Amino acid sequence: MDRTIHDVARLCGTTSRTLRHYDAIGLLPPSRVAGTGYRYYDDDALVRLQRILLLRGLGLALPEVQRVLDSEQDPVTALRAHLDRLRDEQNRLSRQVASVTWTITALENGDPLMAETMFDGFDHTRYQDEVEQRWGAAAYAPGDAWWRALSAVDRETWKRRVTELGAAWVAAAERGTTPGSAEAQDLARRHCAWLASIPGTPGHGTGRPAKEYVLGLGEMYVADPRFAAHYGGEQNATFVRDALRVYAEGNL
Amino acid sequence: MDRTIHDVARLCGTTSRTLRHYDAIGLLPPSRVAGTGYRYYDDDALVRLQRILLLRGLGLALPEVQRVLDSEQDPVTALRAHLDRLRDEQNRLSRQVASVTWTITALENGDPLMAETMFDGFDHTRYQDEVEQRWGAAAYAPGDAWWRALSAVDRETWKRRVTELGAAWVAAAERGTTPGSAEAQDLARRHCAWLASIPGTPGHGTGRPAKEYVLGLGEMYVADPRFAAHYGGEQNATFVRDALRVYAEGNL
DNA sequence: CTTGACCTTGACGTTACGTCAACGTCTAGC
DNA sequence: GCTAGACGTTGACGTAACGTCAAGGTCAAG
Repeated sequence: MDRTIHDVARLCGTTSRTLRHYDAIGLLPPSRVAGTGYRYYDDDALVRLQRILLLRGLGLALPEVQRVLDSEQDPVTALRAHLDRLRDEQNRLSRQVASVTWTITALENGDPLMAETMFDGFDHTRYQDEVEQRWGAAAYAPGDAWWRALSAVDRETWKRRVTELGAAWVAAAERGTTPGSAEAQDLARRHCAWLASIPGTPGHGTGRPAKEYVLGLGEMYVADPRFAAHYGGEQNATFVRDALRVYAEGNL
Repeated sequence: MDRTIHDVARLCGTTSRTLRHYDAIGLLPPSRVAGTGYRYYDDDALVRLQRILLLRGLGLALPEVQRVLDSEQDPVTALRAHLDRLRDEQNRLSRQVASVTWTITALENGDPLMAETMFDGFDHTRYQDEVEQRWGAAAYAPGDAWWRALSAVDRETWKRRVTELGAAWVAAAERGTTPGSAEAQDLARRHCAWLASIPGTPGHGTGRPAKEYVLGLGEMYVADPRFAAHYGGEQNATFVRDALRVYAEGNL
């Protein structure tokens, strides 16, 4: 009647280590334990093991298997929840496959591995997380896939726009323009329009960036030396921030 | 120039713990370590971190990221291999989704959770692993999905065929038939035809089961009390085994 | 009684960090 | 100079589900 641990393992296509594990976590105690410590399993235990292995084969975690077999949870409910997780995982995988595929073709076209020079050191997507954490913009899930998806020409166009905008800001600041001036406000308008065109920006799609996000970015332009450097120093960055603030308060 | 660990973490959207981990495994040593043990990172380290995070985001394991960044492996090659793994995982997930979906509908139709009574306790699919291990049949990947996919009518038909075949074996054995007799050999032929019809059987699809597999099964009918019981004891099982052996040697 | 097969518990390794714990360091304000 | 509080350090455990030794006890056959 009673089988040894290895016999049971072979019969069910698993290992004795697994059975000991299931005993250790209380999932499948042996039907009998001899004085020597030897584990013995009867037919009921075999049936339970079959069920465990089937559910595990469907991808359920062991604690969940246990809840189902001990009738603490409806099998159908558990499986439905599991199905949702599986679909999430499928989506995640699909996105990852797309990203990897895209990166491979990009590399084969001679693109550098990274877009670390994208935006000429002015990569907002790399700082959105920080803006969000420090100034509480709405949550979003950015990424640089959209940038890598652009054609070389589009990228050049984009970079040129960024460079021009930055140069205009610097020029206005050096000239002593005030943040509230018409010129500064026009730059702020262009800046916001540009921000809104970046996928991942809070407000992207509505035509204008979220107010809190713009205010947060402005603060960071000043606070972060990398951004400040882009505008030729903290002085200029402060000017940009103030101009953006005025614009945001009045228009966003 | 040099940033503290937490600043770098915030800038790149990760955590200081992660940076310490990358230091510990030699993936990203700080550019400078003060006498106090404090870690400081320069711009080069930031760039490397960006690359690490991008590759990690694509799903590469850290040792692989390290090999790529240290130019020990071509990025495209690594990504292609990774893509293969991702596709395998996608396939696995698809199959699992199908299995879970099927199980859910089966449960809703009132089927018992398990098919542990399938084949009336004569489930070859449950023992194929053992046959393979002990007698070296070809590798295969069985499963009981095909059985669960059968309609109720099909299952009854199937069970009846199995029962009839078993009864015929028992009858022949009890009558004292010899393994090499025409009657026994005809039963062996039917038995092999039946085996070949089971998806997962080595040789399934060729119309006849693999010779080694049949020989192995015959041994198991005798060796395993569960199978032997199906034939009414070890005596009868031995008869079945011998008849199968004769048939297999002459026809497979 | 021996030999070999099989059993036991214990413990470490796997992946990429999260999360304390205990304790040293830096900086700003008084 | 002192102190509070923020930030840094190393060390260690936990995660999921076992695989894989290691050291040593048990069982069945010859």
